[in-house]
Amino acid sequence: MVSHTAAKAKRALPQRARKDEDKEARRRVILDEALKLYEATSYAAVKMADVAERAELAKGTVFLYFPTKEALFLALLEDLLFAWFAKLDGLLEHGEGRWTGPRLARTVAESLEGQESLTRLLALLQTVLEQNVTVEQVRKFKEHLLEALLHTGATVERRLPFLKEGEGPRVLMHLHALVTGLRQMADLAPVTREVLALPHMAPLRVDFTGELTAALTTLLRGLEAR
Amino acid sequence: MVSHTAAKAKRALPQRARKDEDKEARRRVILDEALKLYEATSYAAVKMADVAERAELAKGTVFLYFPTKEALFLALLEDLLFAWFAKLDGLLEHGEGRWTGPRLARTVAESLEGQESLTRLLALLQTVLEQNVTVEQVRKFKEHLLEALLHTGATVERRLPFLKEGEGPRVLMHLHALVTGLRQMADLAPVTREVLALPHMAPLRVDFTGELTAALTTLLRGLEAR
DNA sequence: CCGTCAAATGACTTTGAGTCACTTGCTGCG
DNA sequence: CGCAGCAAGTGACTCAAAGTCATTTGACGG
Repeated sequence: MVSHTAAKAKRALPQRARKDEDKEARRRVILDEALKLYEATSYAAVKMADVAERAELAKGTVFLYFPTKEALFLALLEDLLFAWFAKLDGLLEHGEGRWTGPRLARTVAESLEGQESLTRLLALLQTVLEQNVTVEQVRKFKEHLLEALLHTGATVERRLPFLKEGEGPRVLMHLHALVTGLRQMADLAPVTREVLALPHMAPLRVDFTGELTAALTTLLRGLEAR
Repeated sequence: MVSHTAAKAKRALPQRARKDEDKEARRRVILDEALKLYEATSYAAVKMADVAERAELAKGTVFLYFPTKEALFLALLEDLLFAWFAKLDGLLEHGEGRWTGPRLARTVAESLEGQESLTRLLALLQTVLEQNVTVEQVRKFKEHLLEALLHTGATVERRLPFLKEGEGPRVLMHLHALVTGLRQMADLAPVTREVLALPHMAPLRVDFTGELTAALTTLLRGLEAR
């Protein structure tokens, strides 16, 4: 009886979310729990039933909020990605002094520190997440992405005068490619981690932040040296 | 009765593969059929039961040759990847005249034309394929990869004198990252293709070969300009 | 305080990977 | 020549997890 009340208090939400505000809150709870599970394991290992349990909901309820597992994770990625864009944009806008390629590279790499979930999800985007999802959801996502890309791309262009008209977004796309690729190499399945721990495998071990900074710096130097 | 003989003739393999040679041939049949299905669809859409059917085998038999679906696709990737390494190496070894960054970039991009399956699989490697596979198989794969990376890396270094000691393999890793990332952006799920077909989505459309050539050229220019 | 109705539920369906007790084709030996 | 032995092959079965939906129930309006 006591625990019953306690559980209720813990979630601090009416059992039925009727107001849009409450629905939004419940949605957030689901996303948060999914994220926690994902951080601790992998996409494949996260079970919708577990997400439901952690969110103190029945499985069916989760499917009321997200029609498929892919849709849930795409929504999660959307949150993280646009939060990151905003953060990067802030760093670029408010950074004083002269901007150079290496500085930009460092800023980007730093802005991605502790964002492992974001970059891991990014690597899943086209191969997994966009597979079992409605056109509508993908459209919304891409629309949003386009906007962020153009906006932050313009900021990048303003900061690095050697960039030509329209190259900002292009740099961001190459950056996206590098991030996706490097994350895949740096973030390993347990089996792989074990294998790469062997001494002679050292050349295959990748330090995400380090390599990203290096590659992006080189890429920007290549654009400047043109 | 007739069809029975016909079926036998078609596969041109004894029903029981006892010799190692026959086992190898059967293994190849399975890999080939899996590849065909994958080319036409996606990893998730390829069913082991279908692979078996196409290979004129029972489902259980496929699992005799590959312990899991992931193992099958990892083996497939292994074949394609090392064939590509060999091809690239050949192009680099036998190419006459002076080598420059742009030339290398073009050579690489061309060597990847028509290799969509390879690059698509590459994008699945760490996120999917290395998830449900034995340490042993991963070790074999990585061992092989390391060897190819060092060998072809050395060839690259020889061709581009502005590269410093040991930078060849590093360039190849960044290349790998770009390939993985760009393929993900260029190779789209049907839903995504539909969305990006909208006129205003043009900036998000990616031409794989073009972008790869551009990014790699820039990256190499960045190394040369140092 | 009750009628209404959308939110929530969880038993059920479906799908597909992976298993294993049984069957059968091949080969070598008597 | 045929048949014993055995590894290759089989497919019905198990199991796990996504996704469905008929039924239940809590909150709000009257």
